[in-house]
Amino acid sequence: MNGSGKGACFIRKDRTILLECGHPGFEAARTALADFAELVKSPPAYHTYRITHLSRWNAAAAGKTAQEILAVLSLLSCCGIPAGLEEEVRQLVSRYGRLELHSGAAGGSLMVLRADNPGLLDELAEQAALQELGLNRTAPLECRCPAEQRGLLKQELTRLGFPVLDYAGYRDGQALNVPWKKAAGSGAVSGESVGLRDYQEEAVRRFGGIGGSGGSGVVVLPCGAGKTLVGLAVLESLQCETLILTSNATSVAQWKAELLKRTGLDEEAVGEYSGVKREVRPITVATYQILTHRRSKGGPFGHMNLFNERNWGLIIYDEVHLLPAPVFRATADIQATRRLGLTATLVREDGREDDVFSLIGPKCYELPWKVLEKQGWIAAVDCIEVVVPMGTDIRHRYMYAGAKEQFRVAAGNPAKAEAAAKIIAAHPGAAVLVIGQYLDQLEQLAASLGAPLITGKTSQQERNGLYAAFNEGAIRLLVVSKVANFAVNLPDASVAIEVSGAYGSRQEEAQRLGRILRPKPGENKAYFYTLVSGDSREQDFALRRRLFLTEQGYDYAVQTVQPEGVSL
DNA sequence: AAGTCCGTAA
DNA sequence: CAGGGTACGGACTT
Repeated sequence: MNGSGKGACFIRKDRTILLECGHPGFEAARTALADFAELVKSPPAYHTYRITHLSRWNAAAAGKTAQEILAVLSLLSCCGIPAGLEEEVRQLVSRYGRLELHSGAAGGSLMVLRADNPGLLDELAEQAALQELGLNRTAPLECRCPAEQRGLLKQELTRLGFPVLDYAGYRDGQALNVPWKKAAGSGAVSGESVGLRDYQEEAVRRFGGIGGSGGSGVVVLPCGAGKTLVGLAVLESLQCETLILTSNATSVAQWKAELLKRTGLDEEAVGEYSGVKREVRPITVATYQILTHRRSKGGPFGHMNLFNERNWGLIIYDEVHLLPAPVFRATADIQATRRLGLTATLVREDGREDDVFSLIGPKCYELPWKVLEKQGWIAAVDCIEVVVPMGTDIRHRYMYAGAKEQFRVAAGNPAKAEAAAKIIAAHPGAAVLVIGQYLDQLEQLAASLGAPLITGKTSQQERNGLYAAFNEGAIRLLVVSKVANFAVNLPDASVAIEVSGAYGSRQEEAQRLGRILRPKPGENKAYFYTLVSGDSREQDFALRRRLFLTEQGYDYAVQTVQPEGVSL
């Protein structure tokens, strides 16, 4: 199997898995584990995975059985599976699918919750939270519950460890003719004629087929893999009025542009609902912000009504990992509407992944970044952590700073400027982005590197000028602040140098890497450097930040800058 | 009366 | 933890 005859993993009975990085079976094991376990730590020698509720349900939702998971585990394990764990995995995986939600007779105001055995319902009957929702035992294997509690019920059951298969169905919403735009000279109007890639078609198919009735779920695709097109294809397959929610104004404009470019929808059929425009049209694109905006602190949300303004047949949640809590609550009330979540990184620093799972839907499709890389849709990236020692002065400031300030001091290590200059020199002619978190640091870097700086204060006009110059090759180096995290119109580069970042934000790291993923001419290769002060708290945060990417199979090489120039 | 600029909140 | 985007209201212009 792996040459050494011994598996690459050590499996512990607390459901954690240690994966030996130097093992010949490492790559294969990492790929296999990604299906049902979450990476929690990735120090150099051993990666730690954990089998969580969510990871199991995602596996189950994707059609993996306990049998298959256990088979993979025993194959990977160096010394068997601990007694008890096997049974536990079997039991926990089997929890997915033991409860089903169906619509009541004649589409009435009651739903039916069905279980595969009476004991389970006995157990649920003891839960006060469920009684409050009006759950009422009507038969040994059946409970009834008011239909309007559908979302809260699912959320609560997920929390208790019993996710529900939702077969209660969806309303179709107001029908709307959404054809693909016909390619010139071609009469055919199928997904193929608009150039849907295989994986995009597969994602659409899975969305339609998951959980029996189909029609709600989350599609996870890397940056630049064409999530918008998946959304459009789902829209085309359902042919109904649709509400699209997304993270910012730029993205709203992009959705609208794509809708008009790819489909035959009239301009009047597509509306923008944002701070500036309040159009409610058959297809409406809105920001999350406007939904959650309150007129006054603690007051009511001003625009949540948008969910009910038309008879939507589909709601698309773009960047679903950013979904604000109040929108979760509103989503609980609209469970009869089909929902599609799109994201590159289904991780939230607030740990509400479970709510995404229960209220939007299970993960129905995911394509690992590395697979996409192999197929050439995104660039291959070398990730390099560069450890930059702190000079004497800064080391002193670091030692006398409070715990929280230490991170700030280490992040602002001025020796990073020289390290960045060296990296840039090592990539002559490449388009380079220097990305950081602190304005003073970035100002100094821009000055010492002789490069233009873009921050939130930079006017849109000025940005566009610099972006254009960068794209044309007139400028080869740009220093950017957090504007880079979400700015969809930032140009692509082949080298990114991260000089500082937010406390352990996994998504931020992923977004930043995304900046250099667009396929490159020639070798199709890009470089991601992250500069970290040596012997400092910054290293711990950096480790956490890159968990997501490690999970996706990116390896960080570590380089240490020699403290030359100490005499300066 | 309607459009544009700017500071502020959360 | 700092920084950035958004929505909005008030000031000012047309």
